[in-house]
Amino acid sequence: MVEQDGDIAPLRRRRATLRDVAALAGVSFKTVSRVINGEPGVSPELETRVRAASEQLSYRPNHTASVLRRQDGRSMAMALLVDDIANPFFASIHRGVERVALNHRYTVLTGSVLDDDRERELVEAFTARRVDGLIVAPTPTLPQQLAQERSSGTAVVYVDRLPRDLDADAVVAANRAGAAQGVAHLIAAGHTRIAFLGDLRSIGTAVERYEGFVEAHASAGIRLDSSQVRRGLHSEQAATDATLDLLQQDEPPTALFTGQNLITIGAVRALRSLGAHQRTAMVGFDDFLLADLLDPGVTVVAQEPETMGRVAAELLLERILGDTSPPRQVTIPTRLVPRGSGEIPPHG
Amino acid sequence: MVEQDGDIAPLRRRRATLRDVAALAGVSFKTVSRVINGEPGVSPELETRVRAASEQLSYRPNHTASVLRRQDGRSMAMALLVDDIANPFFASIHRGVERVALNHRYTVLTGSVLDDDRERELVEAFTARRVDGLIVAPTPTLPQQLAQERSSGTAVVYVDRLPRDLDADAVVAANRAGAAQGVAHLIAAGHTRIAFLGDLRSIGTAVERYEGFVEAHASAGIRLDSSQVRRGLHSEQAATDATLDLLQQDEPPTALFTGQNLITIGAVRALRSLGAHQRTAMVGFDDFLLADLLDPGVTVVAQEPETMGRVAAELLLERILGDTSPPRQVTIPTRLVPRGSGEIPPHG
DNA sequence: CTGTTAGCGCTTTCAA
DNA sequence: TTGAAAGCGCTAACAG
Repeated sequence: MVEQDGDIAPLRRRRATLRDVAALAGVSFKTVSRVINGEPGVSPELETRVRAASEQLSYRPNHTASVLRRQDGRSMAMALLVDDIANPFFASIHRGVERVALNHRYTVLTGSVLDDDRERELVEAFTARRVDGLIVAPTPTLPQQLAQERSSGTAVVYVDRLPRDLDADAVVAANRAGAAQGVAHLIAAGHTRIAFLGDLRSIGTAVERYEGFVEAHASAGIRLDSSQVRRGLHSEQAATDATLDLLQQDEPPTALFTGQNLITIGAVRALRSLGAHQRTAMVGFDDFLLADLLDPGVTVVAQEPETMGRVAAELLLERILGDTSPPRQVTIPTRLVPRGSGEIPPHG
Repeated sequence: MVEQDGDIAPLRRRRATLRDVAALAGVSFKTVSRVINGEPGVSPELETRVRAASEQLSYRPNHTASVLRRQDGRSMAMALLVDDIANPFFASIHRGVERVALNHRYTVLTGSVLDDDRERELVEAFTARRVDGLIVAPTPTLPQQLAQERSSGTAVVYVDRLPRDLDADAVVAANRAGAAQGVAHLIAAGHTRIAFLGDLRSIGTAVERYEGFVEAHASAGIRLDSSQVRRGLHSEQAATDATLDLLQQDEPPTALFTGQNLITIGAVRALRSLGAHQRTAMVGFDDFLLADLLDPGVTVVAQEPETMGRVAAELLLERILGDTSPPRQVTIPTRLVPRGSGEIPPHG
């Protein structure tokens, strides 16, 4: 029984190094380095020998060692910080980032802040690994720390939200304009009593979407009834509860505008449970999978998270490569997607 | 205008090192190392001075350099390879992995294989960074390469699928049993003509789920009609097409069993477009967001991807810490979640 | 074309 | 309790 574990490879066996390859090939280790890095000036014969030796020892370059010594010191790694990678919105951002990163031979490290206070920890872990840049999406709690890292040479780009200090690059959706468009869509359908359900006021995007809500009312000359506004909702359950509460008022809203993914879904659940989903209009900010298969389909103001991730990564790479122009703020347009729920007319 | 860019931090400024801190504190750099690593034997006074200097220079340990020199050479990083991080199933696995990793002060690198042939590239990038271990979920194409890395000391754990070579750890769902239970559920509702829609036969999980489908028929003594079987479906669209085709046969199935997330959704779309969703029973393998809000709610055999990720990461850590026991295979149970679609009786 | 020497930022070993 | 020297695996700068 004991002998049988020759089958499972022993872990932690020493990996071959440049010197090992050099010894086997009978050359100096610098020559191996040249071959591995595709530097010119190695005779074909030696190159062949080196490649054979490298293959035989299954040599893998130690990238971390090479970064350490290298002039520019670029680690060819970037980190992505999100609230929760299991949230589809962030997962899509991640994908956009990854796509760009891979095209530039960059590796992506990821960290979810989750509910714990892991933001600081994560940033420390990433900078200790000397990532070239950080893409930051989570709830805003560490402005100084990031400013610090930035001044130490780590590029930083915000995505989905604006930085508090306002002096860093950011990629955001057209939150205000998009929300305004969504609300205007409800107004165009005849609604005048529209409820707003939004996330925490500490979240910049939530504020902007609320401003869009206000703006649309102003543009249409409709008085906004503050009893129809519910902010500070940070979970699906909170959104469900708030919706139930709103609809059981004396003067319930005839339409809902929801400021975010989970809130939209929470509201849908509430409408269902009241049997009000066919007569209550609704537009949600941010698209979600299967929104079109619900009944009615949910009209949304769609963002493009993958594009946001892509653009953020591109911006980051430019900074890493030395772009020192003033901070840029890129706004990614949103798109209204009518699917039924937003076209329901006001009832009785 | 030009002077104003004192505002934006200069990138690539040299970061402080142990020696810088030592110089400022007036001690040897080894003393700083001791303080930073919490090694005993530094006088309180020196420690205070070192901490102050470290703070002042905003010193960040260079983790990659320390790994290079360190005895055990552990990088405290693990990599996760998936098909597509934007797929909710993989995103949940990711989350489980992350949770465990962070608890053990590990960092997670991620890579999506996507449709391109990036698997080899990704594994190379990760091992070049000397991750301690690899968690592998994607479609199986690189058995030898991974075997190679394993024998060089990189721990490998498969998740969601069994390794071809069968000598590595793996965490999988109870694919066969779960599928059998799902199909038995349809049979219990009175169905005898049940279609199967599954993914590529090259994917192990798809095969096992099909075996469960077969098994459930055998257990119930129902003859399986191969004209009702569609395999090799690898996209939502393919699933939609196959479903349309099945239902337009002379003897259409009265129930569907779908082998995977996207296939389930593709089938739902097909049923909708035929107006057959209220009369065709359906059970899908793998749960998805909002399955309960569709009409009818979609009955599924739910997996627990987050648990799978968690267990995989735990297994990996044990291996990294030197566990050399024979390869283990952990099966995570599935759970049947009735929501309506699976309880529709056979029609006409 | 090929090799030698130095040293990246750190831990290890050993001496003071 | 503190420090000096060596060296992890690699690239840079310079010789031959």
